[in-house]
Amino acid sequence: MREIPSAYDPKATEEKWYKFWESGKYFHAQPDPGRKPYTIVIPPPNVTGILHMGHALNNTVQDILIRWRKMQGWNAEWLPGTDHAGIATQNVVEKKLAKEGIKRQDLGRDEFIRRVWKWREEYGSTIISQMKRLGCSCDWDRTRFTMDEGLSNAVNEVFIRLYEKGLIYRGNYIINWCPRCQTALSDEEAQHKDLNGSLYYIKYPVKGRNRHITVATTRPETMLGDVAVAVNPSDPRFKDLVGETLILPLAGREIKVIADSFVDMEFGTGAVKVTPAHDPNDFDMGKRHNLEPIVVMQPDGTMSRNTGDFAGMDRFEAREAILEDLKEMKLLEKVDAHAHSVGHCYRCHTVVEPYLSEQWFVRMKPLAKAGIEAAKSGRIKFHPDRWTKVYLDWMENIRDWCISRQIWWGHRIPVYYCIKCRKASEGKKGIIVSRVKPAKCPDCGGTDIVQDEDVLDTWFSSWLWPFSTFGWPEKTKDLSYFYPTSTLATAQEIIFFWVARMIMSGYEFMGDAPFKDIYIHGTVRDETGAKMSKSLGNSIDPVEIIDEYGTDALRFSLISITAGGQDVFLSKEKFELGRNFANKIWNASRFVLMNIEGGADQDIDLASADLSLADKWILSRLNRAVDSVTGSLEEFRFNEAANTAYEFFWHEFCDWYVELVKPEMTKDEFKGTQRKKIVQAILTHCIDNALKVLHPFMPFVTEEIWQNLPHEGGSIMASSWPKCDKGLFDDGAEQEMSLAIGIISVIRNIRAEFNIQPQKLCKASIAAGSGKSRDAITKSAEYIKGLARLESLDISDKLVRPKASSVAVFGDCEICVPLEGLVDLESEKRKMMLKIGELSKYTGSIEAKLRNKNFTDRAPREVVDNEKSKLAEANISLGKLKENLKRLET
RNA sequence: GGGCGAUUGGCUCAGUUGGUUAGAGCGCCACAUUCACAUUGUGGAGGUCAAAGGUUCGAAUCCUUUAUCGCCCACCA
Repeated sequence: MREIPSAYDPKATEEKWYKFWESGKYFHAQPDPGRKPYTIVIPPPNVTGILHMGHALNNTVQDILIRWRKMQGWNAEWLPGTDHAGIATQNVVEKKLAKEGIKRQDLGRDEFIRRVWKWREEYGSTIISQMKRLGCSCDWDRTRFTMDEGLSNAVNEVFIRLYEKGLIYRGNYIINWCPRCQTALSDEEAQHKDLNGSLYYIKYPVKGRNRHITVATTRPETMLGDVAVAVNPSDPRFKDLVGETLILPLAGREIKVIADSFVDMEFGTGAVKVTPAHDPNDFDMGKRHNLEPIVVMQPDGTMSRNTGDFAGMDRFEAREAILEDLKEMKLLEKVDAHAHSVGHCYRCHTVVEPYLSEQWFVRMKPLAKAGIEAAKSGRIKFHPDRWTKVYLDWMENIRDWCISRQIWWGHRIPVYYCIKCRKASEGKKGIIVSRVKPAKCPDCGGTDIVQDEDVLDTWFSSWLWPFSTFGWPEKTKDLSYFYPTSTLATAQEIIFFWVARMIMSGYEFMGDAPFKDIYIHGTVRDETGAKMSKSLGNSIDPVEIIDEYGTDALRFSLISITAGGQDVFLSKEKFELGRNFANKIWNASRFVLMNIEGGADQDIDLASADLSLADKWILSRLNRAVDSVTGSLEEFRFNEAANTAYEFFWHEFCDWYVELVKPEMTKDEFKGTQRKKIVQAILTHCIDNALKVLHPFMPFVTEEIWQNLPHEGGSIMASSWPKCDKGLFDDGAEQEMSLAIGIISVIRNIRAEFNIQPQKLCKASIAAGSGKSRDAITKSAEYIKGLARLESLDISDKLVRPKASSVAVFGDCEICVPLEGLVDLESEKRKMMLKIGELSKYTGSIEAKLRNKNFTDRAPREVVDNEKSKLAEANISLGKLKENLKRLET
């Protein structure tokens, strides 16, 4: 027999099997009308990404689903790919260029984009190779990139269709502007953080009168762009001032006091400075009162030319300078501490500026309708369900989506402008929305045509992912077969960014939801609860864990501690759980392999074979485990599934069955017997089924062992998922084994208590309280002798108690272990009394329950009957205990 | 300001529609290394399930309130 190492070595197996699967095309799926598809599209990681624990969890979940469904016979397709991640990638490449002292403007747009593509070629597959180390069974033949030609066509197509439908428009609005990235952001991309800021009270003198109005603001630097001061029309404090002229300090401009019911009289002073170019509410107010916005900031966050002495200063520098000046002029009344929430760029965490600029938007309300209906009707289902509400709240209050970005890396907006027409008129004229650059203007025939400089939000390509990746807008076979996909697995953070938008685009362009089930898993956090991220430096690198503990350990640990979409709190030690389990699987399998003599006898039919109690028991437990794991997976209860498999394998199969059959496997007297063949068949059957059930969680170790077992087919991943055979459920065997296990534990307990060395055999006698128990004990006598290390076991109806012995009661059985010279009468009594106390408390509580007429009348009969039988059982034990105590006393 | 989640043995967490004497992993204590596995085995200690009310025959589980922590959403300057 080949030597098998006594510890599982992940390094020796992982690469080997991954290559085997990949080259064997095990991950690939083709449309097959005869089979049902099970499709998952991956949440495409950023092409700049490196694998973090969030990815590890996310991809493990998907891989479990894919491998499981594939084994169940579905035509499983997991489509992978990466996202071009506009801002993030541009940032990375710009940083790299900066090291060479180059700015992107030095290169020009075309050259810069060429460099980004080059960067992508060099580094863009890092995350993909890391996902391979994770064991992901992605169909790499279908790998997509959001900037691929096909996907780019889809983006253009969608833009044009929505534009023609009137759902895309261009306009001047307040958007979130990141002065560092120098681009517009969508509302979702501005992350609000609560900051401890200040509320500044500034006096604005009233022209021609010896008084002033005090306004309160958190951003004094924007005052240079004020065009009015607004008060509530019903505010008596300011009634006489509405319509008056104020002198805007520092600027010296004259502005009016206006009345607008937006103003909250309770807040601040009740008077608000109106800065339409730098605040969304002020923008609306400005519109209502026909006030021209004044832009006082430049795209890089410095003050613009029209701010006098402050021109060129950074916005925060300008804030300080302005406050200094106001103080000097005695116009700064006071400063209050003020906690408020401030938007930050989700990519670079710079404070974003509400900023007036011309951008492209998607009108979302009409698109949201079908998606809302889908969640309400159950066409799409969130797991856990609580996310439905979060999703619906957002969808029902959806706002238009700012999709233009002032960067270079991305899908350029398919809009062209005829310079001549644009000059001639304002508005829509001269805008040509087209798949390709038009040769001439359809209106004036002019050839001076330029494309819009902006690119589209990255999410404008990812929201099409479930169908663009299968060839849309072409009507491909892939698309009609694999769409709609089955399950989406993702994190809570991108429900709005991505999930909701995919649902909307799915309905709009495919007429159906892109997936049925949405599994939202938790966020991976460190021990202190902080989200794991590279920038915080608190992340545990999955690749490091793989190197140290193995992929299977990483996967199993991660899954078993992820309950019901709760956040996962990680520390390195938690991976020991998976490592130890992988090793346990390895060694138990090693035992089986060493004892099946090259293969179980194929002629053994377990259904008709003469099975022992242990055999029946383990087959029953195995089938229950299979049933339970399958059920848990169907409900997306991954941790439950993993833990059930763990519990069965380790604490039933290894701890009991393997131990019970060891004599039959190793003793010469069983050599060549039918009995031995049966046990070999059962061991093989159990290992085979357990490996299959564990395979989605731990693909490598299960494949490695499975290949060494007698098997059909090329890979465990192409084998079929165990089917629960309910005919093998055996309540009788389970009860009998529980009794045997209980008795063994009791004897082991006594042995431990009296410090009897394992190698020393002892005697025991058991008095069975009933014929049923007696039969069970007789059947399991060899088990008890073996695992409780007994030289002899007497079974009787009545206990014959040798003088010096320890007696314990389990159920209706009395177990007596003679221990000459070791037993102390007093401590035996104490032990007995303690047990009697515990049991009496227990029986007392049941008796009280049964005495309660309300309970016996109202509770279901089975519950009452169950209580009665529990009481009867406990009373039998109690009786035996009391008898024994009495005996001790005489 | 609204919403969501969490609060269970020393630590980290399970606990499906209310019905077991509340479980696991780690840690701890004792014992064990010719035995597939010390990445192990055997035995053990340890919890009135955050608090207070309520519903119910019966509550860790459902309802209300409170406290603490965390997250998300929101245009009050």
